[in-house]
Amino acid sequence: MDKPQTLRRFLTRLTSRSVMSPIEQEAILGLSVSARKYRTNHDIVSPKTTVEHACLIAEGIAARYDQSARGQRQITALYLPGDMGDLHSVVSPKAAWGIVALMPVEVLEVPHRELMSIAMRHPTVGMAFWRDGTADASILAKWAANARRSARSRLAHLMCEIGLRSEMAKLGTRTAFHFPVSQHQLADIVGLTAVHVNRTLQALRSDGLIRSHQGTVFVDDLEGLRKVADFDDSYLLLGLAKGQ
Amino acid sequence: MDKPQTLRRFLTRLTSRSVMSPIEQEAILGLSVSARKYRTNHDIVSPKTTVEHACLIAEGIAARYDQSARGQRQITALYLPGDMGDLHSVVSPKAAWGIVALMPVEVLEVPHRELMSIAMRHPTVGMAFWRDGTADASILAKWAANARRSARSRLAHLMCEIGLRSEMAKLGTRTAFHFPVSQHQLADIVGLTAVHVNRTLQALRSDGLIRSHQGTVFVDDLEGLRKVADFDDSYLLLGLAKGQ
DNA sequence: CGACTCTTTGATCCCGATCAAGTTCAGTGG
DNA sequence: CCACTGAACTTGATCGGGATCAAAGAGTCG
Repeated sequence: MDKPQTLRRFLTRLTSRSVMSPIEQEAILGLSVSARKYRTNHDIVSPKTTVEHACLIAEGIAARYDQSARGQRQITALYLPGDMGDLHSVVSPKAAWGIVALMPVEVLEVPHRELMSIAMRHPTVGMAFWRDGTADASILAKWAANARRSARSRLAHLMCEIGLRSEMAKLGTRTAFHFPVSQHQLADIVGLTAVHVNRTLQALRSDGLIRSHQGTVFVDDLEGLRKVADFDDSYLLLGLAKGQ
Repeated sequence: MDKPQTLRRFLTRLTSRSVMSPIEQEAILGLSVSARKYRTNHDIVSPKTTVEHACLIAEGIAARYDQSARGQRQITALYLPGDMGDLHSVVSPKAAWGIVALMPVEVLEVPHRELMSIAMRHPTVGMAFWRDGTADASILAKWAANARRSARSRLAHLMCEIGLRSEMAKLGTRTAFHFPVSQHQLADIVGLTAVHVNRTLQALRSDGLIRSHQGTVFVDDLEGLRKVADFDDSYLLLGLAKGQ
């Protein structure tokens, strides 16, 4: 993945929710970044460390996770290519959580110094960063609210979300997207056991809702899946820039 | 509650995590606000509406909630006096969630226009607003991660959190704080049934961990409670301003 | 006093956890 | 080319925490 393309992808994410002038857009595209690769299951950011750069995902999928004392791992956010998952680390660099590569991942490290400087020189961009963070927080709120749902509904909801986010990021469509995570990783995302994830996926499959093949998920019955998930996409804050 | 005191409380919250110059602090204290009261269980912000002001809690406790199609209500955030729970609404005014008064609540409405204007004139304040939002997001991440925990641990964790937040906001101490919510409301917070909350609280009580009387919670064995909760306060981002 | 809402208790049920193998398949090395 | 390895997926049996249903106290406010 070349750096300009990834930066453009990040810019697209920002401008999908915020209006930015050409000069401001140039500032984003002019960020100096350094690429770095991580192997599957390796920490991109270790828990309780202080970082001096934010991580822009160039390729692969990364996850923010919270580790409990008993070794239980719960994933609290997923980062797709074009996401700068820890953009908020610019203002609070001491992370309470970790970020891990769910597969081979390439990230572009962007120095906090530069992001901070842009935000100070262009308050509008600072607001865009802030707004970007609210979108992540909104997803998180939905995940927290999913505590009450059944396993079936939770998995369906996740698939709806990743489909839409993939489509938004031009990585696939809402009915066919690349999501090559193991069932064990899925379990850490939705807060279930790998065994139960397996059985639940089988049920969804035999109901003709979703299918997967070599890491690509196919949604065969989107309406049905949305119904099971009780899915309402407004929490993703799509097209905020137009909305208001 | 008089307005200046509430604004000062909000300022204290901001400066506990961000360094702000006297001029910037004056800007916050000079915000024009209008007070408004809400009755128990009444919406302060209804789901899916667009708001033009943020809500600073002057008195009482409010909650952000997510309503599923089946009427299930899940609370995703608690706002204590001095919190401006929906500060983020400045940058994304269309809320996907609602905010409800868990008891008689008094809020000060602060126009987005003014907050936006301050953030543009003083980028440092804009950053402080953004940083404030990350603290809320961090709490949310912890709540999301609590999905896996037992009822016992979840309730213990909540009590540890509210105690610390109350102490931080000078509303009480970590071992004696006002938290007059019904068991049904507690159930909506931790994602359990009111019946099970009742039984679990009884267990915590008979283990000598916590007690409550007329809306005030007393923690009799803080260490014990923290152990049950597997509590680590770093996620609350206390004292960020000193930390870095 | 009657109509609330809130707390408490009891009985039963079920979803998802847990424990334990077995199966498939992509690598890897002899 | 085949045996070996290890991760991921699958299946079965059993267990238990919390949900659900139902109803009885206990405050509290007109």
